[in-house]
Amino acid sequence: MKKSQALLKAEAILTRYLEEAERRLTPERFAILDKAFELRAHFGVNELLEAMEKSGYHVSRATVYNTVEILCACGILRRHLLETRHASYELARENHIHLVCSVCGSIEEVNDPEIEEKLLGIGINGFTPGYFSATVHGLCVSCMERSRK
Amino acid sequence: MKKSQALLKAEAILTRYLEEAERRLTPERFAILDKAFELRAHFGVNELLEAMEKSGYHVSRATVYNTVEILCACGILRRHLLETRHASYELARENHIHLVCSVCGSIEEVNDPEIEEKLLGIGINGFTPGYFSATVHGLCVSCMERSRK
DNA sequence: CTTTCTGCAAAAGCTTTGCACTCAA
DNA sequence: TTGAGTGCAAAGCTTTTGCAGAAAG
Repeated sequence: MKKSQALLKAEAILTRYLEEAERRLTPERFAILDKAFELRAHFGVNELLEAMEKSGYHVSRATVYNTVEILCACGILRRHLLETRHASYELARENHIHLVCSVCGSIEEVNDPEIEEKLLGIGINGFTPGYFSATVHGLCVSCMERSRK
Repeated sequence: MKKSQALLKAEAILTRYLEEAERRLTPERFAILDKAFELRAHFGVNELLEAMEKSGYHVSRATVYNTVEILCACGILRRHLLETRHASYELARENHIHLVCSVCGSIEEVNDPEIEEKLLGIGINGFTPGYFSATVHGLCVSCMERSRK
């Protein structure tokens, strides 16, 4: 599979980040980055690990946690806490709002440039915004209809 | 300690919710509600449990989880996932935005009526908004200064 | 009385940690 | 050569679950 422009760019970012921080460029770190680009939206550490395993590249759970942390630190991934039990990650391509149904737990994504801009403009008390994670809790259509009965 | 107006109102809401859902009005549920009002902002299940214990009212962990769920369902509490390891709860008095420092993990709260209004107005695909949980990740002043060195 | 709720303890899951070995620099 | 990184397994925490006994309705 040919590498996308975006992936090549991310690899460059990771390389520079590691070099500047004087940390090592291990094959595992790049393999995990590649796999994250395949999975694309909303994956957990477990899914990432399973996907690696499935494609025949074995890495330890600890390494995945370690790497995912690094990928967040250099802005390639973003961590969202949408569910109680585990963190989920996604590529930092765009900012969007998550709509989570309180009943069935389904997750939708919505874009709203205006809200996005305002959230990232927040600078109270000298705080420097990086990215946001906005979740609106409520009822999805099907659960709303079901509750009407 | 005299009960505040807000607490009395919350007790009424809980009472009505339980009656309508045909669930039981147990002393534990009201004791936990009272304690949640004492703690006020950002507490976890563990803190709630410890606070109960400290004031001599023993309840099991399972009951706290159960009750906190109910309090969220009837809109008295809101659950926020701000940290990896545990959920935190707060009274649903107002909507605000959390500013979380990616380095030290400190949490600030900010109010912005405009963003709030927009988030609660989201109605894509028939989704019915209840409340939002918006977190801006970035650097707090002290961590920003420290990183400049 | 019946059925839900509580308490207790065990189980389940995600995340972190410690240590020996490996390997990037 | 050497210290950071990996793998593995155990430990740590929060959350969930199962079941017997308590108690609300």
